Amino acid sequence: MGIAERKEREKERRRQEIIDAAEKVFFRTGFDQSSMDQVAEEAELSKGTIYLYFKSKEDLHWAIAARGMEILKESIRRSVAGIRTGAEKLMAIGRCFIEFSEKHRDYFLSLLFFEGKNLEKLHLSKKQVHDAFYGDSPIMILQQTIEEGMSDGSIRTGLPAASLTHTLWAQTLGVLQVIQNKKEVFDLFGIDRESLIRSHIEILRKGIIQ
Amino acid sequence: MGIAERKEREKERRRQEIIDAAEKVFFRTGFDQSSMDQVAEEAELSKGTIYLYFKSKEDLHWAIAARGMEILKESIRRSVAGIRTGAEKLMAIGRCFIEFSEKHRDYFLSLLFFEGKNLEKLHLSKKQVHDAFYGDSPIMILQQTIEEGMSDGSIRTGLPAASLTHTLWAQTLGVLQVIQNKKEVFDLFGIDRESLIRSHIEILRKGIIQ
DNA sequence: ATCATAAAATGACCAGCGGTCATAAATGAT
DNA sequence: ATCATTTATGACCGCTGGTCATTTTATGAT
Repeated sequence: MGIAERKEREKERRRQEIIDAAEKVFFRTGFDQSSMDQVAEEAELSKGTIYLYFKSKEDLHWAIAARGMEILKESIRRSVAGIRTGAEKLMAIGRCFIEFSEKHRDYFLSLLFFEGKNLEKLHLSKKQVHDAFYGDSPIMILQQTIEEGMSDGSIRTGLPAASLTHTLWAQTLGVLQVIQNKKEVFDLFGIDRESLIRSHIEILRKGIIQ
Repeated sequence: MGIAERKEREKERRRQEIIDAAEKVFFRTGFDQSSMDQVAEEAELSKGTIYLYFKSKEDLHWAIAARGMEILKESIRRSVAGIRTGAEKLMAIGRCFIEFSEKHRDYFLSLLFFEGKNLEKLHLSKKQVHDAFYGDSPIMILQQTIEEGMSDGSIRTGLPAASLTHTLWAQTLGVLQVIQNKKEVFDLFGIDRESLIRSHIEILRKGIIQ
């Protein structure tokens, strides 16, 4: 019976169409300033229908962020392919992340949005949490890379790989977040995007690569 | 004429009373879940009056965060007093910041809240921006400390002091933000608060202290 | 083709929110 | 006592995220 399968596909397609519409609206107006009515209109569906596919506005936003994660992950995968040492891969991942924050600003902002939210207060399913953190997520690739670097002697040992991984991730996101949100006062301090990134990279190079 | 001064004092006191009330409400319920009506009730004033003293809910929240900044600043001031080298002062500031995030969680969360907001979209006065970033703010103390460490040879040179300052600040906030928001998945990775902080400190020690 | 059942979609509706403003009360100068 | 100015009020507004009784559409058995 192919009907069940077709219906399943159509359901998934509709889901994607709603995400498409939400992306247009959220990216155009900003998440906070966008309304579910706008999303419904863009999707040419009623608001009630949107809520058949997503249980809240935040849930829909998460779906967009998940797309961003996927893009970032693929980008990282490509960037480390063919590189030898863990340390070099690490640097490639860093550059990748930074590039992502420029080339896919809208998705990056979606990721940042959830970075500032307490996981416990987000009502996520097991699957959502798993996909974002555990499965082959960007952060797991980073951890594998770090373990690789510790094995091949290119990355300092002595700190647990998992701790180092999440610390690096957090530091990098912190820097990118400041670049995103505090641009306005950069002139006051005579700093800019590039100098912050260079400082960050230099600290990490000396701090964890041996 | 002492009446104008008395009125000025009373106005300022009322302002502080409103912030007191808002703190109680926001800290109890969380900023997003709190309403201006609740604040008004707690302050035993009408909502309209609140809006005579603060131009928006966010403006009121900022006033709370500013108190947090003040506490952090004083704490930093005390912690660096009597310490010799820039590098040692730097470490003291780091510990201070981390302690602040524990001992004054509510204020710390207020700071984090604005860390995730784009400055340009916040409608802040010149004074608010100046006080938060320029005056003798925590970040300026950090910069002075770094310059001191560069002079006395305890901190690596080669990177502009201002860039290094803001990078350090951003990295540290990033780590504390992850600790705050991602606790829920720490078990999944076998990490915890302390191991992340240790990694962070170790990276910085090797990365910038010489 | 007809019809009963189930699945999908609708949009009027709701409570709560941040924010406003015409009005009223309190205060101080005359 | 009178009046002008400052301070305070709370009813009111528009908009939002979210719900749900109702309708429309698709399906499979007859």
